[in-house]
Amino acid sequence: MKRNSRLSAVLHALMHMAERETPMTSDDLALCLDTNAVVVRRTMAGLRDAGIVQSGRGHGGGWHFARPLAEISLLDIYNALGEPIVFQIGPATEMPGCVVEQSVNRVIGDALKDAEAILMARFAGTTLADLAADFRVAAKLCRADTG
Amino acid sequence: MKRNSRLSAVLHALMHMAERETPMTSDDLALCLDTNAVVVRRTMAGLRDAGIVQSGRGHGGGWHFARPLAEISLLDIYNALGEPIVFQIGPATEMPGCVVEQSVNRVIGDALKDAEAILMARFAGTTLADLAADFRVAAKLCRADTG
DNA sequence: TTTCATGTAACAATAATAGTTACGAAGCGC
DNA sequence: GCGCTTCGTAACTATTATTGTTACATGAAA
Repeated sequence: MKRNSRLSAVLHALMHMAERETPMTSDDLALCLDTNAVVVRRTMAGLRDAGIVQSGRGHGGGWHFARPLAEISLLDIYNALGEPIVFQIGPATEMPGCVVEQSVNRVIGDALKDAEAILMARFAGTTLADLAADFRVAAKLCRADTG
Repeated sequence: MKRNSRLSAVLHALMHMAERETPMTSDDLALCLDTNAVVVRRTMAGLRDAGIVQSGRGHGGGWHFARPLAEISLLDIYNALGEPIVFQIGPATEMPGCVVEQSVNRVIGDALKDAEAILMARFAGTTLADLAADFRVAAKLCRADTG
């Protein structure tokens, strides 16, 4: 199966938006993400519905943030994307009749649930402002490296 | 995409084996797992190569453990299965040229890596004996419930 | 009113998992 | 040795989720 890259992709898009003053069109972002404008709109639609970004049509239109970067957590983004399945590994049957399988599912399920909770806490504690800061440090180091 | 259920499936199979004295054939296990004998062999092959189980052909053949349940961790099983991808979510590009994307990948990748480490530690600390004990407690409760 | 841009449905392409068929090789019992 | 059982494996199909593409409608600015 292909892995779900929507979270990474949308964060990539948002970081490009964060580096600009004016709205970016879906075509602009598609170019950055090396994908299609329709894919961009499809993904960003969730964020728009969640009130994280806003879109405008026509001349001068495009995507912009609806609130400050520091007030948008990665968890907000994740939720806005429809809380995609985190784990690729999982049970064979959701509600097994076999008692042995129920037991296995419980043990594995608990372990996955705990790991997911930790991941979500990490997402909740990271804002887009943090991401942008991380990027600016890296960019500075990069410039120092090459210059 | 379908989720990877090999870990759950193989644990289910092993727990059935743990409840028996004699080897179980791939057909037996396929019946338990509601799947195909070939799928069972394909999955168990990794465990055999890792020295966790042994297989015998012909009359009286089938699958049996190569060492005590208490000496087999879930991590051993996971590794024997070829360390399948844990997360369904992941980066769009493994080695992006875009510095913004690199930054995003680093932040998300670190979060996933930490969550994965915790999951692996949990797997390492759980043996098949633990799983079997958990099952026996559940089975006892179940009997008390119905009887 | 023309152009730009989003909104969305429908369809195609891609990729991973799981299931199936077919055949070969090895082991046990008679 | 013969036949039955059972694993070993390759090749193919089926299913499903993600992603990409095409097409067309809608709305806003110049």
